[in-house]
Amino acid sequence: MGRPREFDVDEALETAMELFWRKGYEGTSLTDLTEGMGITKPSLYGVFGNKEGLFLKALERYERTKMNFFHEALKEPKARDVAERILRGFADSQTAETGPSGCLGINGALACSEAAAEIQKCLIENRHRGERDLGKRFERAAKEDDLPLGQEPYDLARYIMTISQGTAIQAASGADRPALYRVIDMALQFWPVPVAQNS
Amino acid sequence: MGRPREFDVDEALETAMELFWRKGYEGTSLTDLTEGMGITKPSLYGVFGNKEGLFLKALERYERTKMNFFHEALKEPKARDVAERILRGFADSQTAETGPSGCLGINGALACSEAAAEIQKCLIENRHRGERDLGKRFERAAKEDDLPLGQEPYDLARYIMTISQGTAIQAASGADRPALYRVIDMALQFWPVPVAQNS
DNA sequence: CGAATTATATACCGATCGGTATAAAAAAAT
DNA sequence: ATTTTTTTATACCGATCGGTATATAATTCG
Repeated sequence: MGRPREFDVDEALETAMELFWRKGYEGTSLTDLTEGMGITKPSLYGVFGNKEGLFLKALERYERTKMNFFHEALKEPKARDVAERILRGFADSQTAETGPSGCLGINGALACSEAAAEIQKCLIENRHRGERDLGKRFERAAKEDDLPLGQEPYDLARYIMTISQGTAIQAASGADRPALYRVIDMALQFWPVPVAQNS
Repeated sequence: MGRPREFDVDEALETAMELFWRKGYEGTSLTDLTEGMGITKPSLYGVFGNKEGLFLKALERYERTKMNFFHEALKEPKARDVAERILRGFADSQTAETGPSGCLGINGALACSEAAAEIQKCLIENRHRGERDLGKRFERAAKEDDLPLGQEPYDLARYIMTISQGTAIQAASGADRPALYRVIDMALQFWPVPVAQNS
């Protein structure tokens, strides 16, 4: 009951996500948000709590809609395909024509004031979680003799994430998708494509 | 003549550089700066012009004092040594115990408001310049048959810079130097260490 | 000793920051 | 039709933003 909401929450959140993605947490003002989302401040606070709450919900949406390739990639049977799908998935997202360049998880709050320290910490944990998940996947691969000789699973995970974070900076600096694909090709050169083998 | 300055300009600039490095351009307030540098606002404006001018001078100092390894590395006779010195030089700077983690050229203004757009643009150009200089060096290496077979000089340069930018994010996320060194080892695996050859 | 010059300290500027109080508007419940 | 509930619009809040006007303090020059 009561007066019905005049805007679509999901649509507004999508806009907020894109703004934070493009301008960062501190670089996006409430005026940017309310004007972009087409709602007033009381409406924003009524639905999303405050700026920090809105960012966290936007991040959640980002993970759900833009980073879904990541956990899908972990399901690939061969570790090399996991790595390659993750690298190309990041590059695709970072250079999509719709939406900002780079990565919300990095653009959001890399270096910031104390006021954004909590958001910064949250994004760091976010990155660590992804790296840990990939490390676990590579641990499984190690047991399956599915890693190149002498490679530590968690070092390999950090390596893959470092490349992905590097391409995020490259994308934010104007690099296009083919350029990032060539970087990825080079990054995977050391990892031999396994010969087709019948089970 | 006139009243003598009561602070050391170089020392103040060093402090400003570290503040911008740690908190970014927009995340660092004039209060942060004046308190850190131990001077008042009129003194800051008298010597450095304004916040933007101060940042640019801090960036200049950063390039001169922290990035000097880069152009030194370009002088290495073998391209692989150029690449390795650059990668380890970045990792060293990004994880130095004195000074903030990561890279001023990235932390300074990756994603920001319109107010910092000029600084952001300047940092992007900064990155492009480094990549271009490295690309030129690899072009020379190509002529000298000093690159691995089938590698394009400018793709190789982008690859090296992507790794370095990735380690900057890793350092800002808490990774230590040995961890980054292991990433670098992996990134250079594809590039065979040339057999010692007498000229 | 002034006079001129430069740097300092203090107080202040308009604009914008994130956030909210108040009240009108629009619906459901009685 | 009135009450209740929720959302909207407007106006406002103190704090902080980058930047500056004013005056005093400290030096050199004449």
